[in-house]
Amino acid sequence: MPEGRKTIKDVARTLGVSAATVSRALAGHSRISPETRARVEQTARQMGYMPNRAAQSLVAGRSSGFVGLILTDPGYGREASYLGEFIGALGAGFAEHGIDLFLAAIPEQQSELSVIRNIVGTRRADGLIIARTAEVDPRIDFLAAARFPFVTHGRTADEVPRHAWVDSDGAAAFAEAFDLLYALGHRRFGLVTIEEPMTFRMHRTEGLLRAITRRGDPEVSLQIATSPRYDGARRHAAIGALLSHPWRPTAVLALIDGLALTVLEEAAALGLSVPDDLSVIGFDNITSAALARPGLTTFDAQTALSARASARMLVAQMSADTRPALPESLLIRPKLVLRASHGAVRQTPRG
Amino acid sequence: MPEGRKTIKDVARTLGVSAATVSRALAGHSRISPETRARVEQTARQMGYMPNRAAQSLVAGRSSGFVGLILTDPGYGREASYLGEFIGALGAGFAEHGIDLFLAAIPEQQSELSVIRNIVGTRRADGLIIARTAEVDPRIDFLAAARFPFVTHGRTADEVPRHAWVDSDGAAAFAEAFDLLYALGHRRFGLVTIEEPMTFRMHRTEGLLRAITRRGDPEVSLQIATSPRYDGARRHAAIGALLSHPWRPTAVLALIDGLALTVLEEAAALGLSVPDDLSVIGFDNITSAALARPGLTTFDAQTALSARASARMLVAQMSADTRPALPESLLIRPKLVLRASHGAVRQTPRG
DNA sequence: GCTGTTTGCGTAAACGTTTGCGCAACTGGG
DNA sequence: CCCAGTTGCGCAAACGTTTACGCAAACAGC
Repeated sequence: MPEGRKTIKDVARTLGVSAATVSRALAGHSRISPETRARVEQTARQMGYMPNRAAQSLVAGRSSGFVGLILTDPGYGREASYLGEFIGALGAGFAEHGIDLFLAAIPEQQSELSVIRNIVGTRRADGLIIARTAEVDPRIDFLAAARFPFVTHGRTADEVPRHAWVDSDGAAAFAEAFDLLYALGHRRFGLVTIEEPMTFRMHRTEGLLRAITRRGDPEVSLQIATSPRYDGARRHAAIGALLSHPWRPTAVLALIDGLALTVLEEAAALGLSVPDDLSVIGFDNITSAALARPGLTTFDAQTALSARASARMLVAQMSADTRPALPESLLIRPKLVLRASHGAVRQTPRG
Repeated sequence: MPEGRKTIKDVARTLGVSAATVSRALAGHSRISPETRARVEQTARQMGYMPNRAAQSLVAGRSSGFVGLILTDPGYGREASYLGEFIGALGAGFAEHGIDLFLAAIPEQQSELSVIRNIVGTRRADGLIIARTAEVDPRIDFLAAARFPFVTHGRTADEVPRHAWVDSDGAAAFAEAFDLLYALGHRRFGLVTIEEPMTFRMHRTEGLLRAITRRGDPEVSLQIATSPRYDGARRHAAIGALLSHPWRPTAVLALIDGLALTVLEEAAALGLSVPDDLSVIGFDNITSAALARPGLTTFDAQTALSARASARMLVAQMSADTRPALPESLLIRPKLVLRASHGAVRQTPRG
């Protein structure tokens, strides 16, 4: 086995120069003659020299070349259709800067905070992306106190942000959906929401309520059905109850596409035609949304876009010598994806 | 800003011992008195000392503490419900050994092979997981030649394996599905498959055909419908054609759950009752499979299990001083998940 | 009370890279 | 011809660990 790992000294020896010269030539530093630089570059390439990352990190004192992704949810798998896209886009965003993204797995017996503390302590990462923040989040307190670069994906409940974050504007999306349906003549609305107190639930619900209030039309009414996220039977029951109510809505907003798809199924089971008898709008634009019949009108949260923004913001933080007074933040407007599950309210839907 | 990064020397100075002693004490090495060891451990913990990973890697000459995951598909996002689970379980598996998992993003202009070459060259990773292998795969050739530790998730077309792999036994699963349906009286079968030439298509189709052949019943017939993976309209058309055929099958196997769900929808549209008129079995056990009506009978590929196995195998390879003659491999039997979309064939289904 | 072994720890080298400093060789102005 | 400035490069230190080697003290055998 040749074990042919080339070091900078090998290159230097081959060329008859010092290691320092090779280093400077490859780094594009000044005070190196163009000829020497060219010779070094060619020889290095031809010898297959690649700098040892660990040595670079060590001398740099920082810059491991890695960025960590902290995933809160231990049950990654289930709702992960978004996760793959998010991770992929994040990785691509960092790759442009020569940075690798690693996943910080949280071992069984360890708290997330201790893992973060460890990453910061061992300098395993130069920065962190925190996915899915809680409304009040000790991880954020720790990282902010340690002055460690990080960006969260999701907001906290803080009024004035103490850290950089990216989030999707669920409130604006649900307001837009309401306005669209209102313009189509709908007055009786349903909202299918989840039981779990996630921050996106708060924002989307709030956005819908604000839009209703803003309209100020006393004709508008709203019924809310709350469904668990992962229990098929109870989900069907909750939605079925909403749709078989005598004053059933003519338009239903679902907090996430999974719920919207169940609305479609229940509607079919009850003999309601979508969109003639019922309009349905979801959120997330999951794969099945396009495949459903009728195609589900929904919002694209632009996961890839927000992932790239997170990457960009984190890189900016890491390379900045000084921290800006006000942390950067970005609210991304979800994009309405018009398909076939919404339409004008049927004339005189009385009875 | 305190910049309070503690090094091993800080601990040594505080204790009045040498750095070597601290290192040995923390490493659990021999030739250290129990009292000294205890004092070192306590002081280190209390000072918040954590070893610098880069320095450790450098002196070790190997062992960056990272393992890379190579994802072939640039369009991660779409079929990624499995991806999240896979990545999560991989990360957890490696975390047990103190190893971090990073995602090797493939930048636009770069080939996957060059990325791998770079990772091996810069010693950024101690090992690699290759997800989704092609039938003939240059990456595998390179890594095998470089004697770099790696495990693939999926097989190649090689008869005798030249590398370690983990895969799910799609052939056995589809044979099991056939036998189950045959026992329930089904004789006219349908297979909904994909257009793309993936290796799992080959294995599952082959398993079904072998099971049919093995049975040797001339009554058994099979119709195949081929559908694109991501085109809703064409997918519905292909499946609709299969189900409205005069000799339509009484039982349909779908290569993946997404297709199976479309079969359920088309069946409903055609007025066919599942499972009374039609049995449907899928593969993957995606989230929607449990939420569908009726619940979809399918196979759980046990992604988490195989991910953990991959991690275990890679760790074994990395820590082994010598490479075993025959690389390890593991074929995981998918687990049948019985729900409500299959049943006995209706008596005298003629007409 | 010699010699040989074990125990406990310190010294220093090494891992591969970057970079401040110094020095020789030019260059050019006077 | 002298001096100041510039250019091109080498020397050596430094980053934070681990570990081979050495050495003193304690211990054992006779």
